[in-house]
Amino acid sequence: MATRKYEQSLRAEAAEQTRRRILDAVDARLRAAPAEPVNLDTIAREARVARPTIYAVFGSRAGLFTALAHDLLARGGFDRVRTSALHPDPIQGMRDGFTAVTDFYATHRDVLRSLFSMAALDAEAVGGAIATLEEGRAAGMVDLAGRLHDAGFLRPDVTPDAAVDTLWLLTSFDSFDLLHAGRGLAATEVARRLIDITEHTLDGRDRIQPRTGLDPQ
Amino acid sequence: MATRKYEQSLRAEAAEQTRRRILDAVDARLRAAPAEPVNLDTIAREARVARPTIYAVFGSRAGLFTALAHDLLARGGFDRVRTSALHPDPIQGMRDGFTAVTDFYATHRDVLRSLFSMAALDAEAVGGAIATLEEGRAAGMVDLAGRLHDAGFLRPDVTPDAAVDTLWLLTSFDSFDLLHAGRGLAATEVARRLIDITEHTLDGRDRIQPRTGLDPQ
DNA sequence: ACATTCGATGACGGACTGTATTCCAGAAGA
DNA sequence: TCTTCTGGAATACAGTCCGTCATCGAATGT
Repeated sequence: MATRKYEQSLRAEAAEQTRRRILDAVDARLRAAPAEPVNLDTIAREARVARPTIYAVFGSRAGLFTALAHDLLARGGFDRVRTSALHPDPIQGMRDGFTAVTDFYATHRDVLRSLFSMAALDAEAVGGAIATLEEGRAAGMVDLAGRLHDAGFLRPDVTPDAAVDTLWLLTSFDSFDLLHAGRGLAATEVARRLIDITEHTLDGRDRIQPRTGLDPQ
Repeated sequence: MATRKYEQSLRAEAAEQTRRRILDAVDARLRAAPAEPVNLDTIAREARVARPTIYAVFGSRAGLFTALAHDLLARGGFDRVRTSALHPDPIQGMRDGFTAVTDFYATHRDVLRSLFSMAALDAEAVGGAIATLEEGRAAGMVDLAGRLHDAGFLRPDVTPDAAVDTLWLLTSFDSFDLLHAGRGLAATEVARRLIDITEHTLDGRDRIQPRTGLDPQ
């Protein structure tokens, strides 16, 4: 059978648009009802698409959520987290990284809450997207801890490895969410607190009083 | 219609045993496969019971998990957490509370991981059991922060309210799990780290070097 | 023995997932 | 224009799991 050449054009663009509509529908649905189970029927209706189309585009339910996670990283402003954390001055990188990642978490809170919980409950449910994200974060914290160590930031009794543990805990989505959703703190306030805890725990440069005065009262 | 009196006897005891068998089956299942979805068919088979029996006993799927959560609190050693935290000396209470709650989390890690994730994903899924547990923890942290404040433990620039935020974060199951499952730390080590972070962040009693008193530099 | 109660179950309906098949409209090529 | 190709709709169906109902049978009381 003769195969014609088909250039990317209107059709491919239309396909891309339906793909977007579906992803946006999932996003909207999760934001509208973060604590309710999602079914593809609802998503399909909201995206003005037939349910089998979701399978045609994403392959499976898991594929849909995997794509959503990748979409978040690609278009949700995650690059800013990476560039912030890689600042030549590790202390600046630490602070900016905390602020950037907290912003990122806050912007996509509901979607991330669902994706993380789904991954915990069923490893297959979101493919490896969350695992990959977290591996990246782990590697980043190893790097950051090493640079903080080299810069003489760490207290002498804190090994780089122990610093990784602390950074790993405090840059997690769960830590953000415990303070944000759990305690009602605004995103910027959460970042401030997490930086504060990190510095009090790790900072060994001689100082008796904390670096920044959190307003007393 | 005349109502006869029915004494607790063989029947009630047998009923209690099936109830236990079902709860044990859920527990065993979650431990055996923490990252796989649970279906009641499997539970029923493992408990050597027909699936409708689960509904007869617990009313619903949500009721089953609610009962599991309550069972954990009633028989899983949670009372030790309460008594530890209520130690007259708030500093001792803080340390013992951390240790006790970490032990509790570690003992029931897989079950708690599932229950918390289920609750996040579907508020109805576990009834209010998790919410109740967390409200209790919140109240406990408010109490503890107040007592730490009164005992002069808190740094002057740390309000009791800010201390609650810190304690809330660091006594959470998620914080435990990030260090335990995420970083591979043993339960006792996790407790040590969390106490360490807490004290460095909140402790205002005059000291320049960390409490463990390793030689400075 | 006989009636009553209640734990337990088999059978059924319904919701949701995933897949296969068919069809159509419109874009891409000749 | 006319043919070919393709994205998506529509439909149908199997499989899985949830939840309910009518019913059975063993334990309990009289």
